[in-house]
Amino acid sequence: MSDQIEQSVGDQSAENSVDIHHLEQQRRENRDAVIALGLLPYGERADDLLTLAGAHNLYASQADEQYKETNQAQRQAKRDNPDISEADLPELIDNRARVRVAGRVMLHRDNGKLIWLNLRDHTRDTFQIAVSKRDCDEAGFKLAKLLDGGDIVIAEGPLTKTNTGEITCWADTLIPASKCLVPPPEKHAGLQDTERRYRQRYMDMWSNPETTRVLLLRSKIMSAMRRYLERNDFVEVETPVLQTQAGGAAARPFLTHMNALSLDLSLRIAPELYLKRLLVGGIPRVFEVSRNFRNEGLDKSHNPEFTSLEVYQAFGNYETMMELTEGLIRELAELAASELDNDTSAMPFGDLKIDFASSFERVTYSQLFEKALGFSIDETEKARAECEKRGYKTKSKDGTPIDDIFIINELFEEVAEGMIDPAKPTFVLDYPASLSPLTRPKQGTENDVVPLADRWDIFIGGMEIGPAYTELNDPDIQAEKFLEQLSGVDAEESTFRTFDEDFVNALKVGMPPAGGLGLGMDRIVMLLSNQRSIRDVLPFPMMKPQA
RNA sequence: GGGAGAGUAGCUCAAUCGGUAGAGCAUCGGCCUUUUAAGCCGCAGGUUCAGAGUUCAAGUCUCUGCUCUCCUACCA
Repeated sequence: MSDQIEQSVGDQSAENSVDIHHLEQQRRENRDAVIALGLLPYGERADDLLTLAGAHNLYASQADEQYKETNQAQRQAKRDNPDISEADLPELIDNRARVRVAGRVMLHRDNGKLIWLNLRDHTRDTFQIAVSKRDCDEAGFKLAKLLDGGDIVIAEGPLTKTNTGEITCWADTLIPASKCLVPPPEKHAGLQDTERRYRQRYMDMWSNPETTRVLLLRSKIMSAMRRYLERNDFVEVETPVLQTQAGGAAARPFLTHMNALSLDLSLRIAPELYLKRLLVGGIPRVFEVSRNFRNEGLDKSHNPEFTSLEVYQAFGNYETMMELTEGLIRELAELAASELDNDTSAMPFGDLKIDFASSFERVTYSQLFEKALGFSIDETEKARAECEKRGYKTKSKDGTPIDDIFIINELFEEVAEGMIDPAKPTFVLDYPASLSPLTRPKQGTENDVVPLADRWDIFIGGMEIGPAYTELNDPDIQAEKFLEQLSGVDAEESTFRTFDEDFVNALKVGMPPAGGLGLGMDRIVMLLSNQRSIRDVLPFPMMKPQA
């Protein structure tokens, strides 16, 4: 048995060595040569490293000039009198900042006895290192000769300016930190192949520093969001991702199975119903940064797993949520603007300049509908006729007419949403109640043709960023709404609509009146980082596996 | 689901009417102590996504498959 294993391993490695590309083979040889110098090609712990930007900022021209002058004077003295004693030499004053930095080799210019490296890290696209035969230790200089693009090195030395004025670390030591065995992308164009950029993000990130900048901005946005909520006394909680019923939204879930309990489970499509249970339990202000999973299509603004922020505030309502949301988004925009050197009143997003500085627009669903269609949402016959005229679906697959409210909403989504100025963040208020089963019905509209609910949606840059409600906390109405959702849908649809009995029980125990909010954080990051695709704000977007 | 486009050297890209697959960068060898995409000299590098077909001849035309991109559809 063990013989067989050895045999197969042996075969495999022989096979591999044949398959290794000559560019990788060359890099392996360079790595072996580094080992032969007595250096560790994969490095070890290094403390007190400066970032490249931090090192760059330490340059002090006065100290550099003083060093250059005194060094020049010393040389001149030696030229004037080659036999001059050390004691008689003019004093050499070197107060230049010394830096110790690490980075990936982006450019490598070998001038013979002087080698120039351009390093990159997450703080600077380029930082120059000079490795001279005279001034660097011997192993470091030999290492510099053996470097390949993409290698990671640690350099240490004083900061100086070159003749052409570039701040440079004039290395006296250089040690390896990691070998790059894979040939890097073209040094200027960077990695252009979109497929490889997403599949091998680790390559894209250092080849195209913009990718890293967006991901770092995302992190800062998420962090600022938490600070804002914590400042407002919200507490962060974590609720189940594995759920027996995927509730809180209507979407097709991903299914999985738990062996220990022989249980079919769904990955959550929203955390809503669990967060409200916490309100029942007595935590008055909660939020969760929730990775949600929806088994549906992919496009520029949809990834099967995405990040939402959900917030619930006891004794609030949907207006409370509007104030909270406007404050939050503006604060995040201010952060992004300062990072990217933009103006919050004109944040670039594609061709748009979005104004996050002014008060957000507010318009009701019915106002917007009437403005766009020329008649009221109560005129359902006109709506049906309009829908037919435009060729929208008015009947379901089995031929039965679609409910009035879906006709209205079809027109709203197709026509009225387009009326919203994408450059102005806009709250659309008071949605039809039957579209919002978890929302408290709007007082006084119960008997209207289209009863409304205390719900708004916010639109920015042509995208729906998220809804908020005055939460429905009457258990009887909630139970009714669940049943309403389950009736009149076909078998396929009903598989992803649920009646959560325990949630109704929680409401029976008593949930305080509350405002609730859900925001698509990926989309907010898109808006604030000027990325038109959700894939560009996710480190690892969903990709079909390669054949 | 539907439509359009793309896939060529390690990378970025060319290749006219179907007629010897090229360049730049990177690599390799040589020279070079202030370069900025360093420079100069020289070498090498290809299953043109995969498979089938048409043809004297296919990167190019046809078909099938794979992957990606864009548009569209679906999506509380």
